[in-house]
Amino acid sequence: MLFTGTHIHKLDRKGRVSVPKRFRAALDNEEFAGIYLYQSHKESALEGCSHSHMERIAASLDELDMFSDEADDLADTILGSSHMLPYDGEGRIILPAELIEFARIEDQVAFVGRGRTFRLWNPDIFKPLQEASRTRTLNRGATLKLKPMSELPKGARPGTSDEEDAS
Amino acid sequence: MLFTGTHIHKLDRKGRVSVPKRFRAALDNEEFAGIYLYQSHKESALEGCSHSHMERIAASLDELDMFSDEADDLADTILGSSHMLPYDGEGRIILPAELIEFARIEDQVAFVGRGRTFRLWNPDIFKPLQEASRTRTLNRGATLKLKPMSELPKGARPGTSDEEDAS
DNA sequence: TGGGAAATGATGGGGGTCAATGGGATTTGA
DNA sequence: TCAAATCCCATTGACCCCCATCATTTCCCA
Repeated sequence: MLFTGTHIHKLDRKGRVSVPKRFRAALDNEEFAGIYLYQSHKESALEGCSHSHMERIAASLDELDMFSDEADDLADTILGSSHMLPYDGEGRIILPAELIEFARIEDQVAFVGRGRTFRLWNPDIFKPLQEASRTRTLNRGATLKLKPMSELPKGARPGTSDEEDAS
Repeated sequence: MLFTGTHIHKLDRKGRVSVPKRFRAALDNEEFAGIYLYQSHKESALEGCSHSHMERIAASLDELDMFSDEADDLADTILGSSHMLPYDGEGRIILPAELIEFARIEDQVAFVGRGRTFRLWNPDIFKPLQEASRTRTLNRGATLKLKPMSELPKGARPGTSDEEDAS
């Protein structure tokens, strides 16, 4: 249920790319067999998430005032620009030309896990950024304060399950 | 059950336009095979929704003071000016001339998903506005506070279903 | 522990199917 | 009787299903 690691796959000349097995596994028993992608606000990258995560975004937008400018902007930016991409029989998606262009992707795609979501990059662009990010983190001596186990959602702890049948 | 993405379709010279397959799918098992459209009160666009969402709007209006000016105005703008548009055999609707004129639509129509609802635009008008939205979102450093999974409607979470038989 | 066999995931490509579109024919309603 | 709406069918091109091949990992047993 977590997206982790960096996986580099090939974009074939039909515009298809395999979604890493690990990511698909994190997404099974979703009602929609596929992923959502939209343009990142900050980076030359694509944001990826599951159907249920997208439902979560929509539900959270409902909470904002229906007519607020902020809700409008977020709806246009995220919901309006997202692409719902189903798998083919082999677990691939078709990357829309618009997104390929935006992320300046050429013949390879890097799937980078970010926990509940993930990003897609041109590997040549991502690599130097990752290095820089690592350096900053080290220099800062960053420490991440971990939540106590007991506050984690059920299913994220050993010995529990959030499935009816986790076979 | 969620409207996402931007889909640009052609308006033919009979005034017909195909409703995107994905939107029709989000609307099946509605009792009315078609969509509702009404003029947006903020934008040069048309607001679109399902029959059941229209019911929800009507119910919300009931909550307001029946004789308040606000209820009057909303009833006039939304319910009074809404058009109930059935599909033809191919999943198209006929865009009423009044709405075409209001949204300044020419030969193309952009269907833009907004979660529970969607909007129809002249693509040439929408595109720059969406860019502006993206820029504002970025500058605002907008972070959307996500609702916890547990508060989502049933069927929006993996491992649950809102169907009698989800086969 | 090394080698080989088997399983699984990634990649390439052909062809059928279906959504989007265009237009003619028939019906309906003013 | 005419105009507009609905039904019906034809066309086309993108997408999806299917299969074949290749690469990698896993497994098994000597």
